[in-house]
Amino acid sequence: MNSKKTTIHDIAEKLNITASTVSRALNNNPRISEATKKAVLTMAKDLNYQPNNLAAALRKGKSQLIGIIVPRINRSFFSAVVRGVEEVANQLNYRVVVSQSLETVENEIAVVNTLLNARVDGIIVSLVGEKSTDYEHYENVTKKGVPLVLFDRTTTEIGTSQVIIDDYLGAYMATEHLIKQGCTKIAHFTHKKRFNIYNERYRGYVEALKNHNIPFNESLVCEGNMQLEDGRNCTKRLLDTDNDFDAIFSSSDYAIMGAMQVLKERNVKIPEEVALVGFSNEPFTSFTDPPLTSVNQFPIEMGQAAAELFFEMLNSTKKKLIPQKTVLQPELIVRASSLKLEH
Amino acid sequence: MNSKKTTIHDIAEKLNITASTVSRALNNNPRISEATKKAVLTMAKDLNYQPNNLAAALRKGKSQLIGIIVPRINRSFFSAVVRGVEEVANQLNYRVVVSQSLETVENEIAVVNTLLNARVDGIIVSLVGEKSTDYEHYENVTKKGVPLVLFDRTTTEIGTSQVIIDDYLGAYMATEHLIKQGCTKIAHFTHKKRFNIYNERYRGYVEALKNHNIPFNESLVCEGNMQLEDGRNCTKRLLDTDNDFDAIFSSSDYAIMGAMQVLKERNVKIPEEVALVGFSNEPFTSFTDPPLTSVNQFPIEMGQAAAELFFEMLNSTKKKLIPQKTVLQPELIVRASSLKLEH
DNA sequence: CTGTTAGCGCATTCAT
DNA sequence: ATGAATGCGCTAACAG
Repeated sequence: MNSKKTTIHDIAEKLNITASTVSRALNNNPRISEATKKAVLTMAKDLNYQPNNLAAALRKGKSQLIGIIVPRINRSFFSAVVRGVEEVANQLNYRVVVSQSLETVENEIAVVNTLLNARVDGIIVSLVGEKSTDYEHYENVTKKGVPLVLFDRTTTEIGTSQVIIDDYLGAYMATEHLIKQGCTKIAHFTHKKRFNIYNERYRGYVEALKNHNIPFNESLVCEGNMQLEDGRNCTKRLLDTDNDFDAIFSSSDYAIMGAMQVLKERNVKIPEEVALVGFSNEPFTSFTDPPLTSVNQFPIEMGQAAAELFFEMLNSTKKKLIPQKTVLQPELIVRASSLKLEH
Repeated sequence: MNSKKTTIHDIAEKLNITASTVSRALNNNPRISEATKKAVLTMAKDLNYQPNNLAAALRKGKSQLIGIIVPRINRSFFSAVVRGVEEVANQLNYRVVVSQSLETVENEIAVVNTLLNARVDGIIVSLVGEKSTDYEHYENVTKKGVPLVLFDRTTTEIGTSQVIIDDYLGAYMATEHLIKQGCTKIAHFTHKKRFNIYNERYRGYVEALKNHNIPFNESLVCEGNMQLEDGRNCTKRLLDTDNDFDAIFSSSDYAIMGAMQVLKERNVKIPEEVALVGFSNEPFTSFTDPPLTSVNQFPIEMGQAAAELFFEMLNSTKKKLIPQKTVLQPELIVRASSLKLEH
């Protein structure tokens, strides 16, 4: 019926008060009498009043919106991080808008711009690029004083707060676990792009070997894009070049899934002949046969931590806050794919 | 440095023209000379101008934003639909904001309100409730003239456009496939909430049995929430009540995954003793052992179709457009979990 | 092709 | 405890 949008002025008119009073009442300003507050609220409901956040945001210069950018939202890890951010944000009456960079820097640049145009109050992002030149658009963000928080795929080249898990430790635990299962020829799948997280996992792998006096064999390391197909290719290469190996620690669950497929196709027994460990604890890892051992990155907690860092930055008075770094502890989830010994 | 935000007025001042001209130039208005356009563009870049969409949206009364609401974003099906919507929307210079209802009507109501407050130009949603009273908040949406499009979990109780796959057909194909594999005692897992899609799948299952002269056995139908655990419980019940069954068609991939787990635990051979078919073609279905047969719902196409319906509504002059309905054809993806016969 | 004017809906300073 | 006045940044009549 009343298709005309009702504004605070309409409410004011009906009540013979001014729009300012209505505005204050709706915002629960303590200087407004309970009586008028109640009157305003009922009238607002009667007129089917819908607040216009755009107007408020324009006026206040803040939108109560946090933009979050992830490579892709259909990764369980990333959608769980989003949930973590939302939990904290919603509590504080902030909303979250999610964007995908779809693994390209170009998309990321476009998305950052969209968020900036939308006047989000801050941006939380897992980076898509690994080179210095891939970060230039974030200078624009920090320069504008928009709080920026990085998570998971981070860099120190942007001087801002970040939250990560201890990837080194996760990889170390994973590798050590394989060693304790009796594996001595452990292959490693890593990303060909040198993201910090993959470097750290690589480092953890190498260190664990070293600390257990197991020789590092470069030909057992395979680089790829960490997709299923990369895992397949790496595994085939290992098998076809008759490199001797009795385990694979992959920095990605998808790649280790590819390994499992190829090993099964070639009738290699898992874990007896080759034990497998992945990284991220994607839900499907518990659906495979045998179920896959993996490293839990605590994505919800990571999202919460990122949100908390964001609000710290937001509420900090000083322009230049010292960048904080939250480091979460990973957890090795042991499943049958790596269990050669019964306990 | 120049922390002060630059506006079109700043650009205008520097160039000794007016803000309107700048606005027109930035919007590529044909009535502006190429010379001034170029001048404005360079000056904008020089001053690091960032357009304020909030202001434009407030002024124009439209935000170039589409809100999409899904039960949960970490379902591959839903995130793929989002991608489909984005593809069409971005083409037309619209952005998409994603919200999760997390399976509760209360959340959905809150989220709808948030989107309305944010003045999205339309809402695309997969419903979370199945009762009439669960839809009341959408009257608010349609009444305000905000285009609304439903997908997947839809209802005819809200008079608006929708896009679905032919769930009846998908279920029919799945069931018929099992019959052709020689199965005659086919169990069915369905949702205890009577969403239209589950009703249709149930109908397809029953019709396929009937058309092949296979008696319908009510005790082989099990209701639940369509999660993994529900599939486990249903399967245990079937086994423990020694109902004779040689196949399960589940309206959910997660539930059929639960079935697979229990059957394996009890050493029931898949597909020889019990053949399995799921619904949705979630990526993990190809990771299981044996891989799961499932029904492809073409989520990207569904998202695209939903976006197209939205833009039709948006561009329609008449207030009351006749609700459209797009029905996509499903596809049965046959994998080893249901293949008793070699071809 | 460009300028003038006005206002989208709201929050806020300064009054009273 | 409330009102009056102003402007956030932008676009869109209307005018010329």
